[in-house]
Amino acid sequence: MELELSVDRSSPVPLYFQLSQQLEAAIEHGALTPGSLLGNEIELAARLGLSRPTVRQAIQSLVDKGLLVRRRGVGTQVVHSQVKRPLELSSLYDDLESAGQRPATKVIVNTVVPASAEVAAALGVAEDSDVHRIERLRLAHGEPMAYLCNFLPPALIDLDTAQLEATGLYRLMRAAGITLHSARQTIGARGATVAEAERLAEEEGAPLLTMQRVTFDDTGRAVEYGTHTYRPSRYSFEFQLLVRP
Amino acid sequence: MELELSVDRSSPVPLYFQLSQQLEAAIEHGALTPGSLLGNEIELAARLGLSRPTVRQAIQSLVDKGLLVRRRGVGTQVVHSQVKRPLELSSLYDDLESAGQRPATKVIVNTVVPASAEVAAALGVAEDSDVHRIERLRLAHGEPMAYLCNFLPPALIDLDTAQLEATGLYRLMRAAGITLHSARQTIGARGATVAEAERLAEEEGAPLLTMQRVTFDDTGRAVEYGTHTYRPSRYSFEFQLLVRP
DNA sequence: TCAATGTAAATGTCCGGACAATCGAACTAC
DNA sequence: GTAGTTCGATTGTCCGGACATTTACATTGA
Repeated sequence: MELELSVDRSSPVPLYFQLSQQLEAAIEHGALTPGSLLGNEIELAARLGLSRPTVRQAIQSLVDKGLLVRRRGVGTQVVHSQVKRPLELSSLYDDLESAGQRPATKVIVNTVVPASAEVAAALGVAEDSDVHRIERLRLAHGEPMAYLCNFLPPALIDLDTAQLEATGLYRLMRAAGITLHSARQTIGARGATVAEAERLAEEEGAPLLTMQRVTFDDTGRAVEYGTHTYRPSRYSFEFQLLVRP
Repeated sequence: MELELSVDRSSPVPLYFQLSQQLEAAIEHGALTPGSLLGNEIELAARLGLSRPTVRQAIQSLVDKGLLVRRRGVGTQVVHSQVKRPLELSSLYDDLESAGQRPATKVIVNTVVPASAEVAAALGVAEDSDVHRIERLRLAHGEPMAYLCNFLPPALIDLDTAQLEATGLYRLMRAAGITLHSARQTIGARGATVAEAERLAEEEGAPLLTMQRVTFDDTGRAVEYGTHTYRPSRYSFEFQLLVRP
């Protein structure tokens, strides 16, 4: 079961990255079976004409992804699958699209308003200063699935209603050159108010899943504050966690 | 603003780890202010009498934690705070305890039952084979907060009722030498059934927050399957996410 | 038979160096 | 004045080697 590995030194893609991609692909389609040893690093480096640090860097990136486990004195093993995709800062739009649901978005509100105390605190701007306010209804298969209310600091990005209906907010922000770094989320539940019930085609008091999120870019600026409500019959949060060693 | 850094070569603690801990501490109590440059790696290595790879390893671990950001051609900056603790595979017990809530646990059921189809699929064992079943009521300030129903494969750990009431399940598993690796979680919401309402002192149909989780050790074995229900007025999921670059 | 010891194998840590790629700012040319 | 260019600074990638630490397994001893 000799694994076919090779690197292209003329490629601009880093060698360790080439190797980690090939290993990940081999794990993905079963060429490397769960539980099997990867072979020692020194011999692997020699076989590929690479140095050991480079091979280690490739392996380490897969360990960080949870695909491999290192055991000193034993070797590096392929994790017994189950790991699919660790939790990432995901957009509902992308999630639905990759699930093949062909999401639709209806922009209800797209305007500029003075920041309330709550919004000002979340975004770190002065109270009553101007912020963007967006309200969107997200549908899948023609059925309402979530109501998304977002606030953005001014002068960050141009928010075109047509673009908002064609794609997700995160994709627009990334396209505008904003480097998303981290987010603080709170997931809870509560009964629907009359207004919420009407927007989501539920009964008053029906259980709703709620999520609040503040997203920061890599300079630490808050770039988005969102309050979302989901119909629990149509959506739940699913994710994989890795234990940090 | 010369930062005081030093390493102890006689210590068994790895040098890169000593350095990363000192840097983290400096960030924590403000000796390194957000947005400030860390100083270039080469000079830092020279000042500490370390090699550049060692310094890079220390910095990288903090980048992975979201505390630092590297910019090629610019330098390494301290992230403008906001990052407190990224999401980890946490136990409700530990969460409550670190929040100073002095959690209490009442074990309702602690027995061995044949695995249902659902439990067997989650744990990867044969249907009708023996599995542990635990049901616990978790209270804070004397008020019910969550109802926890867990299943564990047999012969994995001895489940003493007294221990279960004194600490959390994860802590017991770690103490038993089980290396937790990853978990697959689903968070949703639904209306309380009559039985759930009674257990949690809520009304029938009241919104409940639900979480299902399968936890795996580093060999890929499923070591726990849990179905939890939370009172949304008493508990919500709060966590910080990092964008994987 | 069982426990202690020794040995080989593998990853963990660390070094010192080299060159490439990128960013920002100063500088130059128009 | 503005746009393009050069240049210094800094991180990114990669090398080859050295020794330490841990683990599993075989060997030895009681």
